[in-house]
Amino acid sequence: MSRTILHVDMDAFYASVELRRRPELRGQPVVVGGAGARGVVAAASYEARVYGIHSAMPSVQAQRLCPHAVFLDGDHAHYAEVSRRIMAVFAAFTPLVEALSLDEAFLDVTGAHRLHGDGPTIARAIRERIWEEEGLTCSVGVAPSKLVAKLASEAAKPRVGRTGPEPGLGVKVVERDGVLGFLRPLPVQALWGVGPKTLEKLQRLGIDTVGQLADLDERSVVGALGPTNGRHLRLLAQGVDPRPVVPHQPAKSIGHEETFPHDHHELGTLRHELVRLADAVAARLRTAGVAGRTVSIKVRFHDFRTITRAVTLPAAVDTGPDLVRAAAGLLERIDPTPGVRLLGIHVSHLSEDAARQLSLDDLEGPEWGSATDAIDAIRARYGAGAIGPASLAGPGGIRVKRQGDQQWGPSERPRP
DNA sequence: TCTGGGGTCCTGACCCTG
DNA sequence: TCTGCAGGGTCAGGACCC
Repeated sequence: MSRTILHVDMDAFYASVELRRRPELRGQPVVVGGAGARGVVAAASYEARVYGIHSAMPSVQAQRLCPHAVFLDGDHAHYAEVSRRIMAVFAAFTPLVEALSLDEAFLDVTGAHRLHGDGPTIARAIRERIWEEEGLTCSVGVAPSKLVAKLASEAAKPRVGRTGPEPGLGVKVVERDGVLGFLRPLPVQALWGVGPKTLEKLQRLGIDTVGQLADLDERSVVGALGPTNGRHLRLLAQGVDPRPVVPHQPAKSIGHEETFPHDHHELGTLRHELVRLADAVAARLRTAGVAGRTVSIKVRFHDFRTITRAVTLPAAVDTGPDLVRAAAGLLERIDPTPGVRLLGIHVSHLSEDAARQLSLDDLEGPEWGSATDAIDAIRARYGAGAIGPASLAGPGGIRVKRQGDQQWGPSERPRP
């Protein structure tokens, strides 16, 4: 039996949410993201896209392309709240909702036809409700698989023409017998999993379109891309994508990383930043009710060379001091003198039942377990900055990393 | 010219064990 | 005891996604 998959993608989500809050900016080029010298664009309104601005572009480049654009700091917490309401709209049509990010999701509506109508009917109903309840537009792809639904929603999106933004279809339907006709002419980089490097390898084989990849013999694809990726991409190109819509997938890793407004050259200052990041990661682990065994750090140097170092502990941990102990040992192996622009800490090998009971701190004594409970309770009541590691205390209070902080680069400008 | 932050998945090297 | 091999775990790096 054929499945009906919807891919719903909000149009210029962050920028559209800001325009709804500030209607006086409608019609103007609006860019949301990190405004600092090391910031990037998170979203651009269609008016800004006319100037060639797109997401992930360095903010300074965007400013050069369109000096009169309105640049806004992102408000991640607010976007998350709007996203929660939008996901609730999806859930009213089917329990099978797989959120990919704040602004897009797959819905399997195969079992919802009797109650809500066929795929295109549900797609139109969802667009209508999101417009009525949130004042936001989205584009929807309807197809028998995730890949084709995603590509169809892309085809339904508004476009930027010579004269300015042009509305899109809103809903694009690809029936089962139309899948190959839809896929084959598309550029091969349209496939999920084909980025710049894979594109280069495929182009060396003379492959430019999805159809050419579908027709290529398996040996050549596997030779160029390896057995796993090669076979997977060739099957996608042939329209074979049985991946199910999976709601509520548990996280496999939790981490924080931060680009500094100016490079750090000393281990001492990096250790200080590490405490702050570890404290934030530990709080998120406890909120999620998980602990992790593998702690890794990520260091990006001045020249953008990036290294990772990891250690796997005998027991899972979820407290700041435990994470700092493990990560500080890794940090000692780094020579920061060339200049470090980014530091990150990540925890993986997560497990639920290991949380708290096996914490190293608990092995040394029970005090830390109750102390972290107290810290979490104080933060829940008075805010993230109310309490934190003593080493983070300064004249302006305790500098902690909060969940929902602006995350598109430092807003501060680098020191001259 | 300048390249964020949240992730997932894959590959290859290396080590250990049976 | 030595060697080869397979399999699993760990670590580091790379590619990709939004």
